[in-house]
Amino acid sequence: MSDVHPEESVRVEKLQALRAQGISPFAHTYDKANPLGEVISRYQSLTAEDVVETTLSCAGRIVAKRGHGKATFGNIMDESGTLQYYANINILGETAYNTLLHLDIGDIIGITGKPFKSHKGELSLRVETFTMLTKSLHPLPEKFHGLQDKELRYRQRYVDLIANEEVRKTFKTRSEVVFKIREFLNQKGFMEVETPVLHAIYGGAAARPFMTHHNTLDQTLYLRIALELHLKRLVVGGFEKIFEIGRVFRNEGVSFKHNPEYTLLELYQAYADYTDVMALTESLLSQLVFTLTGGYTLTYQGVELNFKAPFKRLTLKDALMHYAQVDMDAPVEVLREKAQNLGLDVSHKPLRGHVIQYIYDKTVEHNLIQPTFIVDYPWETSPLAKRKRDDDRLVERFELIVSAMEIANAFSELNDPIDQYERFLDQVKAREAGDTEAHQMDEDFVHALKYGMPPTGGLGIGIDRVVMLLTDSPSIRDVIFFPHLKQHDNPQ
RNA sequence: GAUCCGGUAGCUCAGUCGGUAGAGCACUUGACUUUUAAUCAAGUGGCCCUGGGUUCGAUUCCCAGCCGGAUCACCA
Repeated sequence: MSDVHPEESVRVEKLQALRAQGISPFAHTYDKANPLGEVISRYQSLTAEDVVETTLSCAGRIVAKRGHGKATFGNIMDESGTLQYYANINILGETAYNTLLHLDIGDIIGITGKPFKSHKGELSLRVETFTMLTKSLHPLPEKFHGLQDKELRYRQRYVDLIANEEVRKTFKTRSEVVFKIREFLNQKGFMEVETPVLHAIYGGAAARPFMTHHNTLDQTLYLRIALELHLKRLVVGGFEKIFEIGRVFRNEGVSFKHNPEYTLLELYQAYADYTDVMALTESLLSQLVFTLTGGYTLTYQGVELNFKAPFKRLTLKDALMHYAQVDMDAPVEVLREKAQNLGLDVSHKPLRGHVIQYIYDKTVEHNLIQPTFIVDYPWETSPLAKRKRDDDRLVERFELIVSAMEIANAFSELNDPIDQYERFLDQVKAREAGDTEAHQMDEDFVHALKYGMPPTGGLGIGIDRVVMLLTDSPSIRDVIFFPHLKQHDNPQ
């Protein structure tokens, strides 16, 4: 510990000085009776003449200090707010006042005192007693600019949270979003369930998994990439309305809208199809936006988005025609040629459905800003979805796109075990042909379907992206407390 | 994986056409009894991301690397 920062050693000396005075720099507990937010709302309307007789007991972190000789101002911050305190040598006496003067920004203290309005009109707490609760040994970022460095903000989120109020707000909103979704689904009669994170066979999405290993069983396990296959087993088991909000893990690239682990909501409703699920999705999201903003619109990155139901609906076929002038029903050679003309390399896309999906991804998605349901996908890219009732080249599936991001994905669930088995076989073939994201054969899932799964509608919603929209966050890293970053590899 | 941008004090940032560095905040000391990005004065604080090269001399120029960001690719 010889290379301690000078400011740290100053603070360690102060800490020792406190101990020498018989003051513990790390108290065990404190009777924090009055959250600062409550104090502020209760006493904000005081006038300079008002005298309050109630003594309050508050606690928080010192975030600013303004000394004026024998009187001093500062601010303490707790989870609910920031309040000014005022200390005067006549009230505290010389010893205590001097101790208070030597506190550092970052220290956590308890204060008792009465609220009053300062001459400049700011609600303040007149310090009668104060208690050292936690000594802070490392200086906080500068008060005016906060912490700007993105890498530091993500790696040391604790500092980011102290320094930047809007970050605290973002994560409060995140918590509220999850709470409201649960509330909405509970009210609709959905039961929350938990399924395994460690999978012997992974599936439910097209993605590469993280692998791990069970030592005593000497077994390869995968971190789940989706919740789907276990939840549908539960529908087979008789649960008719279930959901899970859980972390999934995908071993893929990292970007402003991709984090290797993210939070997925999946729900399944028996005796429903994808049109029912679409209505549910619409009402869930529009109500969520209304609850959190008081209206149906929100501004995301400077663009106003309207979540008033009904959202726009567009078949994949119409979308392709409109945005790429491609007729989805054309022969596959024509589609390949069209793709080539659009500058797209589809040589590695084996089936017509893959070609169609690829053209869609490259030409349509980035144009969809307002909430839009894209409906009816080719069967080849949707191995778990049920074929469309009047066109077996398609499946009953929709995605919800907002601000060019996929927010939701849903379908009428495939419950024909024979068709499901064949689709898995196709996936296995694709995997053998080099598609690293194709599904594994899941015999037990097929076996489950053989007992009979009622007609079922299923939905997946990327919670992180919903939170991005609701908090106007440009990157998924801004809505995940500790986003994945590469490790620094020189341990010095 | 590709391209571009960035990495200088705890934080926010200047700067050095190549001669080992500055400001503001924070911290220390002093002044100041109603301030609020408090003020004034004097200080402390730097492997200028890492490694090589060029050079008498590199934080600066060149090359490679590491980390981050953006865009693209990938991710239905």
